Amino acid sequence: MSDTPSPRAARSRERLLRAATDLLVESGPRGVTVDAVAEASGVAKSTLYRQWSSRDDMLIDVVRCNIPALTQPNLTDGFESALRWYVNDGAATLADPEWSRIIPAMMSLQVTMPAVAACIEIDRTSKTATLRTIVDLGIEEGILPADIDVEMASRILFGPLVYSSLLGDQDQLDKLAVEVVDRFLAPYAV
Amino acid sequence: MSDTPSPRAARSRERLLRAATDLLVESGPRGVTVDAVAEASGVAKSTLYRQWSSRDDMLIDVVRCNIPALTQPNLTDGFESALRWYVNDGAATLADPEWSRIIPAMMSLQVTMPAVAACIEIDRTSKTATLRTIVDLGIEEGILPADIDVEMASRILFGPLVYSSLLGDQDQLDKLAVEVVDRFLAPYAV
DNA sequence: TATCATCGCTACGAAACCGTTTCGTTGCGA
DNA sequence: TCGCAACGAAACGGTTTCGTAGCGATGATA
Repeated sequence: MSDTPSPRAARSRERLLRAATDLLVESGPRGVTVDAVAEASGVAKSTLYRQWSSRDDMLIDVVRCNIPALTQPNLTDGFESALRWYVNDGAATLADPEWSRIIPAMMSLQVTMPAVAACIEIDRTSKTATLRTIVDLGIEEGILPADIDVEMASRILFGPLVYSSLLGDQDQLDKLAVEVVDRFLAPYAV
Repeated sequence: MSDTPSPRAARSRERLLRAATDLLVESGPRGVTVDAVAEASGVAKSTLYRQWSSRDDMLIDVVRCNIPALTQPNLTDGFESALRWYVNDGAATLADPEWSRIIPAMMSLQVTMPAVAACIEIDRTSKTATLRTIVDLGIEEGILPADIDVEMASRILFGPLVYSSLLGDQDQLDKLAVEVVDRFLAPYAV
């Protein structure tokens, strides 16, 4: 059932993924050619085709492996603490220059490659579910109204961060994160 | 000094730009090949090369010609009216399925093609200046504090809209626009 | 209607790219 | 230490792409 991932194969795979990611960041999807990845990684094309059946398969894997996983928020310190923690974590992720340079490529690939869109969809579903647990805590604490729209909250909280990152301003994301949460919570303050 | 744009040349140019835009929307930057544009437009490759010196030149022009111009807001009806009008206009633009599918391609091209980045930069500077005039009116009316950060306001107002558009939810952008402005104005309400 | 710049069509060469295969080598686990 | 699995290097054929060139047709303009 579980195929043993030979240590050698795993190492080659890592190198290929690393090189492909770099090429994607530097040159966009167009730069991620089989030959370029092979040369940049120091791994032969034949080995690349032992890992993936096609260039597109590889590209999908590159995207999949580069979607960052946010850490699960600690709910024991209460709603506001958890929310601030989660949004700050998102801002920190977006502030990573490498990740922020991959986003545009992913957004572009999403349109033409359904598999990439699926990866992003899965990730977003998971992140929305996490936000859902935080919001539920807020409702439980009587801070948020019970009928609050989690999707809209997600847009209002993370939209400015993603937008700012896309525009190339990663420097003040942490400040923006604080501002965004402040404004989000303001209407519900006692 | 101004070279007369022959009617035939202008017509060919329009057809080429139209076809290239369609290809960009449907297949991403990778689909915008010289041959594909020529075939889809019914215009010969040689004519394409009479318009632009290279495929990249053409692609840059496609981007440039597809950046939408927001209508100038009417300032005579007061700050809040102008702001709502401007944000709603932005939401309407983002809701256009064609435009929303071009955005990812532009974000991607921006990384690898400095000329595309320059186009986007110019557009954003102009739009920020417009928002600046609206914000100034708000300050004049005593609604906004004088030290408000226009860049941050722009992120808070348009971030959720762009983010939502990128995620493929164009249906409720108008509703989101209202929510965003409501929340933006709430802290300054009397 | 005559003229001529412009056009569409077609073909072409060079280069890049993709996917596959072969063959000899290397390194890991039994 | 032995054997198998993974590896690198290289070559191959077919396709795509870019950019150029020649040539006959066409349409704007006088």
